Amino acid sequence: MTIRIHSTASRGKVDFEPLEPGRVLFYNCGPTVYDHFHIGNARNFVVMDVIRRHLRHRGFDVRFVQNITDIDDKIINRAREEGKTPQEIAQTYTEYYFNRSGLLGVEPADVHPRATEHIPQIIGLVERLIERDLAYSTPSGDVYFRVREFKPYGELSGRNIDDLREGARVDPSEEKEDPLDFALWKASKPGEPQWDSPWGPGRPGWHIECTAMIHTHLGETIDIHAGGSDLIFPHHENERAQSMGATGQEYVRHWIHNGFLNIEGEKMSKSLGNFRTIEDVLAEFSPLTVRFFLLSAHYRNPLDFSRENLAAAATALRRLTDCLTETANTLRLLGVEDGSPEAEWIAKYDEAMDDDFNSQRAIGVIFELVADVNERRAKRDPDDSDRASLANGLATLRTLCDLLGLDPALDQRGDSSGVNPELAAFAEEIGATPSEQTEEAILQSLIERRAAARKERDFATADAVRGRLGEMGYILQDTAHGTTWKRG
RNA sequence: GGCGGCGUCGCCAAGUGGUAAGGCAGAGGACUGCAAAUCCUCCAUCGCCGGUUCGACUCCGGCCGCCGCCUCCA
Repeated sequence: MTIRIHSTASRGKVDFEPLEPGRVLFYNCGPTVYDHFHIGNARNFVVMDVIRRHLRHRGFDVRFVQNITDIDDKIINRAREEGKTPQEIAQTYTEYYFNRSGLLGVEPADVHPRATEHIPQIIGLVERLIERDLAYSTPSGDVYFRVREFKPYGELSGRNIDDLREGARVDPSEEKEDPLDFALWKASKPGEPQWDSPWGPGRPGWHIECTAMIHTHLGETIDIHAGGSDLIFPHHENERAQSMGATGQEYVRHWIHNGFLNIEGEKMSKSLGNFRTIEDVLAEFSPLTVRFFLLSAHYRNPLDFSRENLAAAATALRRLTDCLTETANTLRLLGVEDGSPEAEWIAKYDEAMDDDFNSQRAIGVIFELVADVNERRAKRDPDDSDRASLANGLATLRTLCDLLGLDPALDQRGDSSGVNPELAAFAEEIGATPSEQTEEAILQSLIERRAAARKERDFATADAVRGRLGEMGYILQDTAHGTTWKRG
């Protein structure tokens, strides 16, 4: 029953034990809002959303925080390029983030703190580190963390200081005591955003904001800290050094990092220029398909993005959504009321997800259930027990999809607005008499009109109904219990 | 150079000391006025070479290939 979780620091699975039983303090490194996020970023958002959902499903009171980095070199540069202020850039892409992640079914976090709203806390943290001699300011107003003074440095990412020193790059303009030291506070250059500080006007370094926001919104020791694998070093290693240096306490009990989304076998990244924004991908594939695809590999493994892989995901997903809608249709035709989820299937799902959030295995369970439900539905002369079983199967399937956030409604936004005039016209033309002018009613009348035609062996009319509806994007299906429709 | 990961059916992808989930694609059959869906059946011995073991895809060693981090990056 315990959840096993792979911890980056120990490089193995351990039992998940939150600091306070029943409660989870969970932080995910969120977006830097300077551009459209790419499909690789989306993987992190979706995967962590699913982990959060599973922990909640397993009874934990989860407090989930995901920051918005709204001050940073990239934002400043972007603003300069576009002749806007950094605030405007941050505002634009923050809205973009919420909008697009919402399309993918990512629930908003409990708190989305912004770096710029935590300057006092950041300054306080830096002061604490200076008091402890773990940080120092320079004549030009920068403040650096003294890496060599923090003995556990490197434990998270599995490297040692001496190895690092050889590879460390030194920017001649920096006044570091040691090349490994990293910036906690940067003196601002003319024209850049700045805040007053004991060291002069400046802005926070990258790593410090996360630590300050975690301390503010979750506490000095948290249960889970997540991010992409590329954040392990130096970002998370540095965060750990800052926090433990300042508090003397453990910072994070379980570090988790998702693998990369690759494109043609190589990491997708802004710097390589081979990235696909979520915008590009959603132009070709539905939100649900994208979400399903992103969950189709274990979160720590690489996942290769390609049109073929997305297309295969779309086909697979269709099998699932067809089962959902067609089973619902069958139950409606049979007049069976809703069932309730089956514990044994939920348990199989839990077993998969409890094992380090293995969404691929969970999806495997879902497809086994799909086959099972299809088999139940294929039964020719269902008795009461068969009907109840089918209803329960559907309820179970819906529950499992919901746990992964695979909500068919993600693909139906806007579909309900208005009735296709062509559809109404066709109904009138062929003599169907809808009870009201809704899509549902018109289709129902057409199905009845067609049934009448079939009864008279007027297959020309019957096929015309199927044919025209097909052109309009509806598929009619004749089942043992009547005719149903679905979108093509 | 240092550190780490990966290599499973045509493709994607789980798993792991006792003879390999699931999806896509494919083959055959059933159902069917048409169509779609669905059902049934079939479809891998796990990069290579050694070793440990009653038994390895799973553990150990070597080799080959691919990828990541070490610099902003999910």
